[in-house]
Amino acid sequence: MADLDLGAAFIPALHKPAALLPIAKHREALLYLVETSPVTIVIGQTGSGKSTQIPQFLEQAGWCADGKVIGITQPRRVAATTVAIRVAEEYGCEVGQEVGYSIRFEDVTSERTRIKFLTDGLLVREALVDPLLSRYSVIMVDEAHERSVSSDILLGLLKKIRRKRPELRIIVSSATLQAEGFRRFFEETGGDGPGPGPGPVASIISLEGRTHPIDVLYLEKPAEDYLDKAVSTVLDIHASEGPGDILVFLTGRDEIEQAVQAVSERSARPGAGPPSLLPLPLYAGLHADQQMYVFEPAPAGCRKVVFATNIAEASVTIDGVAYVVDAGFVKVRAYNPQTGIESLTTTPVSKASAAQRAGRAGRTRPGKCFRLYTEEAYLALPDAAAPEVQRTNLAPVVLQLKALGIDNVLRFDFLTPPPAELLARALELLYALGALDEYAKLTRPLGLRMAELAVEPMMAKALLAAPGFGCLGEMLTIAAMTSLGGGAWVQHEGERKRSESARRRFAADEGDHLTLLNAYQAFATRGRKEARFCQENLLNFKAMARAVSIRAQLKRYLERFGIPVDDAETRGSSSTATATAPGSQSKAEQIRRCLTAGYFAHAARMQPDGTFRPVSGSTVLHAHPSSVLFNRKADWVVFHEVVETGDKTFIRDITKIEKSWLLEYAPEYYKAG
DNA sequence: GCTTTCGTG
Repeated sequence: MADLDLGAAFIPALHKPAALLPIAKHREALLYLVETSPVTIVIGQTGSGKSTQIPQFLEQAGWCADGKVIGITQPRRVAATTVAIRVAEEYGCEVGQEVGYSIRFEDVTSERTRIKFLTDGLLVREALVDPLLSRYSVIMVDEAHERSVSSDILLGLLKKIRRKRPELRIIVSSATLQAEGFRRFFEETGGDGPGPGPGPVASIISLEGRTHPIDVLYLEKPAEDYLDKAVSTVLDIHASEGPGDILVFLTGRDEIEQAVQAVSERSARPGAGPPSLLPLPLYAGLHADQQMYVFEPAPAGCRKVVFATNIAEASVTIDGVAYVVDAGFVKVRAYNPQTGIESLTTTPVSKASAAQRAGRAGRTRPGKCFRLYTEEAYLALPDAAAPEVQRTNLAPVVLQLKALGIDNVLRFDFLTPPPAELLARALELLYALGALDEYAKLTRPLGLRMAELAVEPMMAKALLAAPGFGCLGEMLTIAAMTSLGGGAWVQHEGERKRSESARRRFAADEGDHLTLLNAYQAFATRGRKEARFCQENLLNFKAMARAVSIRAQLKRYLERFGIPVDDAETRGSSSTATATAPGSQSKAEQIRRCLTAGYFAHAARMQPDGTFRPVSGSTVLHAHPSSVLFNRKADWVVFHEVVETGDKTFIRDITKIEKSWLLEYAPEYYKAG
């Protein structure tokens, strides 16, 4: 297999992209368009300088007169900060002065800030306080083609705001394939009546960026096993192509570890000195110091090959890559509105993703992209993936829209409307939680407060119910820890046993939520200053530090609602929650009751065979192996999350409850059963 | 017997 000749296996693409030019050339045309048309859709490659240059052009052209601000949204926190730092440098000021950024936990802006970078989710939140976003003269939504829920919502809001603020200028930055869709969206009259004035509303401008040419090559025949093919292609490139690192796109951690293993075995030549091919893994779950290797240049005489998930598609950029190998698959999360179960399945990539992946080869020099599928298969791929808003649990979205004063969410001007069933299910849950009344209006104060808390609705409900159960301090911690999404513990490959026993040190009989509470309390009292504490207990220091910030933020919210948080009671008593500590039963029970009040819709009962069944329906649910209740006996439980992967459906973050509590805290929801 | 990736004063 390793002897496959590259030239014979791959054939060149029929069409090549044109060579591209720098952005400054387009300055006048861009400013003219922004001046004359309310919405400008900007097409530009990554690296065209659109995110850094356009805000400066606008500022120089006077768009910040009268103290107005230019806002540029980014889908990711790192992007918001790094671009702001770059622009501040070019502008010649310190970050936080004329140029600043704002992301959760970090507001680096001041009175003087005129160019402000922020995450799109944060700008949606600003609209809660300032519905017309009146401090902004121009809002640029960068990377809108990624179609995140918050950028979609933002575009819907901006279209609405424009009717009341015709002077507002909107810039949408998009990849080529999606630009026309954005233009049409802003041209169409929405659900709220006609737009102002005649003439075109939205215009498209293409800003050619500076990138190097990339040769795209396809397989002649489909590969039987793409993982195998990826490894052999890497070895072939190494043997027959010129210098430059290799980036391989696979779907997940398992595949990546296998590929790394295979390359290091197959490239090692006994007695021939150190191998000249250095395989490295890259995925989000990898801890920070291991991710760093990817950015270091390979040692002299050595070629780096990075096996990555789609984290390397847009979030992380590795310089020096000349060859991309694209297996053509990605794992996609989807939400089933009938069952309320999320799934995580391997799916072919879209043309847009494939283009983005190929583009990673030409950042610093001409490159090649080897697609491990045929050109025919490529042509059959969808143009773009289904937008997130069509395949996610919409309860948080609906709650936020309601809080923004959009009562009729069915008529909200979505870029692409979500399926009606998704909206219906979200409305049902929010009603059951008491966030909406029987007319689907936001309740006050409960619903409004739930919308303002930065946790999902079931957890928000539990938090707001916590004072009544006498466990607010503990619930704040549990909310913060579950927000980490399992990231509290580090997962060393090949060290599963050790990480299991580390987790067991904090284990509570009642389940995972109390286990998380124990881990946090131990960290807060002993681990915060000691790096060794985290190492010994295999806790992820960065994630734990994040939990501390999230907890502090949630606490500030509650205090703003006039709900006092007494931390003295919980601080320093790391074992209050475990069942083994004397006199602790009642605290643990308060917490379990409180969780039931929020998570009653996620209740299940263990069967004699050790699997679980939900209250209604017959789905077989398995405790996730990371749960302390894995392989342990239980009766009724509530859980935080349910995800179907492969052929099994797992529940995660599980806590034992009593059946009678379901009737006590959700009588309407459970009146029949 | 195990998670693609983002994100909320």
